[in-house]
Amino acid sequence: MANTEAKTPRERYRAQVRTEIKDRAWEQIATAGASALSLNAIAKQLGMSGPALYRYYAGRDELITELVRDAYRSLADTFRAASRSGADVTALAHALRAWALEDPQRYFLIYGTPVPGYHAPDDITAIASEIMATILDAFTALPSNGPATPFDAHLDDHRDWADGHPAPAATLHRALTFWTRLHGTLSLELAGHFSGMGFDPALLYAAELDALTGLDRM
Amino acid sequence: MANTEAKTPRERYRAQVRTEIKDRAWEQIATAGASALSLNAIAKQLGMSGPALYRYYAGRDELITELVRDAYRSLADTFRAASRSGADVTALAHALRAWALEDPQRYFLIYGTPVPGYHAPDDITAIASEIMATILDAFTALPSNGPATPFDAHLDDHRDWADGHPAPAATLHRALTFWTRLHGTLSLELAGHFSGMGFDPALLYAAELDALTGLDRM
DNA sequence: TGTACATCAGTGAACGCGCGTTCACTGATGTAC
DNA sequence: TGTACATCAGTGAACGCGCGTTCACTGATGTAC
Repeated sequence: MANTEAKTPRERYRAQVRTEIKDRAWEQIATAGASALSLNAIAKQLGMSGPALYRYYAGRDELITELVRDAYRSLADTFRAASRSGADVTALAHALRAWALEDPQRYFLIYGTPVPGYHAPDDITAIASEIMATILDAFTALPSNGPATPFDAHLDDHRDWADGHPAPAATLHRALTFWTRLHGTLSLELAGHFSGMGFDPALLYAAELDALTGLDRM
Repeated sequence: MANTEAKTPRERYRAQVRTEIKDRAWEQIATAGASALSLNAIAKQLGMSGPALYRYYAGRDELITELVRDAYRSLADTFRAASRSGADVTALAHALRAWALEDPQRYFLIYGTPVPGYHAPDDITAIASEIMATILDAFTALPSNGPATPFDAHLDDHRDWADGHPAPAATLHRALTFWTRLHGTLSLELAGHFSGMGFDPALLYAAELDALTGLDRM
């Protein structure tokens, strides 16, 4: 936690109300989705009038942006914590799924249906690349497997997003694949597309993870 | 096209207006997302009053359900057409991506953020399993690759969703993986998560497809 | 310690909006004889 | 072919609602001297 500077009581109060507002916002999102988020409804839950919220957020958009930022931040912190006990791909994968299941709508706020025209501010995309860096670190610690693919060569020409990470292109590829494959199973599970199919989503997820780490080749 | 029965002029007119309503609905969804869909706005675009739409749809929910149904139907038909020239996994994959890029919000209406509490009617889940069956057929035509995984055994115990398809569990697994992996890359691409990363999403998609067909093992 | 002033959280009224939906109706189109 | 009737598409007014947001204000809390 950076900046635990001495704070005036007013500052502490403001900070507390801001987080209370966000807590209620998350509750609303969890039960009705992000598009149903309403400032007035939040105010009512907090026992105050609607306009009072404007002391804390400039408007609905600013609140939502802050929620998106917090979601990214939360995932980045989860990854950081998971990789503290050794940069382990498996640990990251399990942390990701646990984090997603904890609050599916929070996951979808980041990775779900985009709102056409919306563009996240720069500081949020910075957190996104922090997340990617953690994945890259984990794969760097894992011995490479499999032959080089044609896509690896292409990636070598477009590795700016790796932000100076020294990993070889094959590792960038594996990190990308980690992301896309786990997101694939996870998002379908969270959206309920597996419900009624009978199998255990956790095992499918584990199978994909095994393929990624080279335990199984599929 | 089933049911091209002789229709009265009135029936033809009704059918035409119904599709015009849906066309406008899709336009709205494409530009502002499904949550912004408004009956009154559609009516205005068609040059008629809001209440007039109630001659054609019982309400907003019924219209949305029909749009979801049409989206599934469209994807199922696309798959069917793609597999007519031989049940080919690669052809299916390319058809899927083309279909998704054609209208990303249509893709997300099916595979995007779920609305908590919403449950699709049975006839829609029937189309979903029709889609799955096409994928299963394609993999049945493809020689199996790789050793059996622990998940295969689990799948053998939960194969009801395959709806009597005779494919071995390993094939069910590959079909599932086709779905989850392609959805993984595709949905991240469509949501814009790759934009600014530099690489070509089509090549990443192709690389995942190669891994699925056994061309590359990664 | 006490007084004067500034800061700021929160209220209540109001604005304008668009939403989904109902209802009683008009007027055109199709049907029966 | 013409008339009488039924069907049904579409209108306009209205209801009730909740939304985001602004504004002028009250009253409590903190600050300066």
